[in-house]
Amino acid sequence: MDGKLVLIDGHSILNRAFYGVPDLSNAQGLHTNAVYGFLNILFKILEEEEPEYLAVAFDVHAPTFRHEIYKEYKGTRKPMPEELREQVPVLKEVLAAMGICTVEKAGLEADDILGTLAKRGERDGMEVALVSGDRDLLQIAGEHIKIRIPKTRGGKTQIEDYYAADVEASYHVTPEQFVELKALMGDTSDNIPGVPKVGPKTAEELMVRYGSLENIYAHLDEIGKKSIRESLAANRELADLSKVLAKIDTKAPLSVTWEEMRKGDLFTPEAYALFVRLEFKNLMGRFDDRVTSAGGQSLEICSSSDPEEAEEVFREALAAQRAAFWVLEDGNVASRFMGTASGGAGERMGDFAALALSYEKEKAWVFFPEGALTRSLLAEKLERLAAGKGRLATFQIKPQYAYLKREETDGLFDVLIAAYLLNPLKSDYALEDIANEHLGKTIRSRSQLLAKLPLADAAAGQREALCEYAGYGVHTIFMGAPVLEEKLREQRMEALFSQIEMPLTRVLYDMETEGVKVRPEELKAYGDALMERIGELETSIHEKAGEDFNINSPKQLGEILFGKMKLPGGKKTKTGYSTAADVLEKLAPEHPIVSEILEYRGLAKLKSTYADGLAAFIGEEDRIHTTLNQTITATGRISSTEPNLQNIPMRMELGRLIRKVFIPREGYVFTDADYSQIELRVLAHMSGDEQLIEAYRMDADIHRITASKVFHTPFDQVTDLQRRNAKAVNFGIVYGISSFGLSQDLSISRKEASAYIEEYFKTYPDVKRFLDRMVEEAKEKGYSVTMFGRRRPVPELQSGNFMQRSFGERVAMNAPIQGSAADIIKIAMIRVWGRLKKEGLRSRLILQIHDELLVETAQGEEDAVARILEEEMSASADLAVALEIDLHTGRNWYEAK
DNA sequence: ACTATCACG
DNA sequence: ACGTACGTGATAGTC
Repeated sequence: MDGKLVLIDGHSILNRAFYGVPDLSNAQGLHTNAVYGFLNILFKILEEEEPEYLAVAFDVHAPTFRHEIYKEYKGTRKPMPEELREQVPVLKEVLAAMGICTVEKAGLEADDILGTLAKRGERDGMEVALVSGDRDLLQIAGEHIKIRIPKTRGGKTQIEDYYAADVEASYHVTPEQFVELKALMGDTSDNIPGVPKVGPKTAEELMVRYGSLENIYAHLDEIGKKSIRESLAANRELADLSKVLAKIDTKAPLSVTWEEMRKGDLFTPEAYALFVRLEFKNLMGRFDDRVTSAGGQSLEICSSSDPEEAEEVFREALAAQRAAFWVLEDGNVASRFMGTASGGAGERMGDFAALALSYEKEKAWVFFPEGALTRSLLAEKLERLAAGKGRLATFQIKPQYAYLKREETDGLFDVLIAAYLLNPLKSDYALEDIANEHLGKTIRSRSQLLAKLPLADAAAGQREALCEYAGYGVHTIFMGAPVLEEKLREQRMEALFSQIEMPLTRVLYDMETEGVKVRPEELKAYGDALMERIGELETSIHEKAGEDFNINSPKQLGEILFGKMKLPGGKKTKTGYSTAADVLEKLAPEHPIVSEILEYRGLAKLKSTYADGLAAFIGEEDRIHTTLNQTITATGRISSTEPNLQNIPMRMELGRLIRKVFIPREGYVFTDADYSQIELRVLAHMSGDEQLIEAYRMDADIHRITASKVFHTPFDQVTDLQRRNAKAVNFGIVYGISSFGLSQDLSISRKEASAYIEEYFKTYPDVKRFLDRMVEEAKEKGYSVTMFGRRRPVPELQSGNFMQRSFGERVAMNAPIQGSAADIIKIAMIRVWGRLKKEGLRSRLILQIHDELLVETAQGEEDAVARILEEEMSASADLAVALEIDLHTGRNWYEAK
């Protein structure tokens, strides 16, 4: 028999993959990094070898023969981390789904199985490749047996290959001698004791000179080094035992046949379903369409561009109890207001590629706007449908408000929002993930069906694929909505969903559409001024360094400062020297070049991110339209992108000046209102700490009061330093306090930091109890909960890793606080937005910055807007302490803040 | 695609 | 003994 055989050491490769691939987990919180890494190695090997036969060997996790006889040396192997242990059955499941033969047998180690099969294969005339992370296997290497040892370096997997000759070249012993080499030197990871005092070097020397254990002992008196000679003499038994331990059994009794190991098609439907569940998106491309197509299910997808048919279908949808729609469109808010597209200012419809509709289980409609069926005709029908009484589900409703013309969200159900609330930790919520996770169904993803093709191009050239994407998508929405709704109910998040998140989608749509006006010339002037100073600094820095280099490159900068100029400050990051601001600030007083670098950094940041960065987003009427994301953060906050308008400089004056370019439109002013320490107030409320509540009732500087209590100093004698420290502790509490973190922040010792924290907890004992309870409950339930029922899973609390678990504890303390504050301001936004509408004002909410709302206020409406902000923001939650608002008006954002 | 850095709350 | 503050997004450089 000839052919090729690939044998894989299951645990060993899984182990390698676990430590080589960064932590991954799927939506259910199952860790998947090791399985993923294993598959990558497997596929790489299979591509190279193209074997006819394939098997994976596993140890059975029971005391095995060879270890049984030398128990004393057990225990040097670390226990398998839980995150890895749970992946072993998953790997076996994956291998079974791919039809790959796995071999394991009680009483045998994987080594013995591999050794036996390799030798059998060679005897039967096969070329054998044996893959393991373990060098033990080198004793099996032969003329036709290649041992392959994968090494992961910086994400890349490289494989070292050893035939018998390569073993000899590397170790100067034959594979057979390798056993005795190992017996001499020992191997802690494999519980082989070896001969004391004999390490790899000595062992190799001895084996090269004498050829065998037997011969070494025959010539013991020739050995020069006294300590080695004596150790050998005294440990003959140990050496022999080590040999038994190291020797791999190549004649183990195994009944598995070559036929069972024959490799078939790995990419089976079962494997596909499993990969979907494990979220191995990068591996999905390996499957044929035949496997991945949702075929076999009974969904009928009808596409049409016929107005009469559309009319009929929409009429039926309107009459149905519930329906799902999905407008397929690329692009973001900004794209509606950018470029040279015709059409005036204000709202404008995008160029959607298709409109999908579903109102019954087994059918989906996909309408393409073309010919007589124009976009506006379709949009009109959708608007009519949305105005109806039926319940309507969709995916990502926010951009689709452009077609709905409706402000009430009762009866509307966005499956994207629902999926986010059910698990806010995911990085994306594509419909295929929702289908998989909530319906247990597999549908093909956009990238599988359309690659990177824009929807408009797909509508022109890939009609069939687009139909499947849209049809199964809308079907998933239709089928998924009730499932998600039920899950929200089970988890008591229905009110959070329908009273906060759904209404907020509409508010955010308006805010994005409104945008915020800037002064392009001012922005340009600001950038030019920066550029001038940046040029000066650059020249001076290069001069002082004695050479030109890229100051923006941390690598080059580190070389110059710490390599060439020998400034103190060793390595800090994995890639080299740290040049972060806190490191440089310590050096700045002594070294003028460092302060110049710090100034350069600051200015370069302002120039690239703000001056130039913002300019790129200016659209019609000099307005910038950010995207406000509702399904990104783990805690329930909103985030802002393209551009991010939630991180416009504030703390430093020079940066803060940028806010002068943000202005209200003609005839308007800005009103800016922010909550005063909302998170600390939430803490006071949630903890019920009487001292903290009382502190807030005093209506005085909270940090000063805290300093007074913590440092036992009369209120009016509190020093600035004491206040600063108290403030830092207050922040630390909200972040999930740790003495290390606080010490870093205040540049004090850990001990001092601990003392502060202890004093703080003595002052506010119920805060301590509250934080402990939050950790306790999160551990018990697996998630944290906010005042309004929002959940954040905290899987890190289950970790065996100290660092990860500590992180989990901090998260469990922070999430309820940050999350409740996020809930509260969301409520405020909905109420402010609603009041502005209801009172028929022209003023508009345009930005939210976590604890702050910015309203573009029509002149003459200043008082009304101020009243609305005050009332609604204060009343958005009923806390044990007042929710206080700071409110300012101004002709630009700088003045209003 | 990843890392380092830095802007905000 | 372990090695960190919580939550984000953009940019530039590097691989």
